[in-house]
Amino acid sequence: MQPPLPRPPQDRLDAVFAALADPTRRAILSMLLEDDMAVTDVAAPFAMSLAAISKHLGILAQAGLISQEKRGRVKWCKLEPDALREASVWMQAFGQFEPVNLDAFERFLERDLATDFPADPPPD
Amino acid sequence: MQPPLPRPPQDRLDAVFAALADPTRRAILSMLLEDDMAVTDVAAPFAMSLAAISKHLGILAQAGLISQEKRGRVKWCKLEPDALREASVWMQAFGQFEPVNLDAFERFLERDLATDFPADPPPD
DNA sequence: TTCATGTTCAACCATCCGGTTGACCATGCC
DNA sequence: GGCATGGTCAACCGGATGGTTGAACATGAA
Repeated sequence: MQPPLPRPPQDRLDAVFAALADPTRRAILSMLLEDDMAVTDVAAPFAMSLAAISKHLGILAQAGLISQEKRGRVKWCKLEPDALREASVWMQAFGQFEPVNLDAFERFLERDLATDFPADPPPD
Repeated sequence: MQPPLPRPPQDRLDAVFAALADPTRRAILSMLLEDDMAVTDVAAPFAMSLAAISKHLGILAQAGLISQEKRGRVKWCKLEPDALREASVWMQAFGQFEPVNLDAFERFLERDLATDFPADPPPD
């Protein structure tokens, strides 16, 4: 299992927000807020299969929101606040856009938009 | 007319995060940061059909991230930062990171704009 | 070795999502 | 009225998502 390849920041934002869009995954994150947990223990309170929870954890890990470390036959899951911080900062900047740091904000947006802005609509 | 929120806040978070998970929609939000826009003008820079953009705007509106008001035959779209703030508050529960400070934002920018960022947090 | 535990894999299924196209409705202008 | 413009609707399509089940793999215990 190789670590996820570095992705452009807009893809990382995609992954983080998509991961957060599911209530089960948000619940898992809140559980991990208290302590690291094994996969089976994460799954316990949910009314779905272990395999399903395993998939959810994979998605959270892919988004960088958690890390997983296998010790013995138990795989431990740990909250990784950094990815959340990025997205949180993105949102805060949006939610309270003061004139303050608009320069920096625009540089950031430029980067975020870079790939999906054609910026050159085909002439008709 | 039924005012907003027939649905629990859980679903609202679902909608907000899901809406933010798409780069086109984040791009639209950033455009609306500068000024209110008509649907056609929103669609202009994108290499996709007007109908597709219209759908994206519908999703953003459903999530409460924008509002739409029809004046004449033009439908104006306006950023609604409140929904963002709500989700932002949710996220702050997770970082023990301090409440809203743009210092964090600047640090993020520095890291994000660096030419290449570390692939993954090194395992400990 | 054998067995139980922890976790993932593979195949499958139903539904959702993002996009297209073409028809359609609404409005403003000549 | 007639027509161009602004925008949505409906049907469709391919691919992603969220769940299931059963088999398989990995490790620790007896």
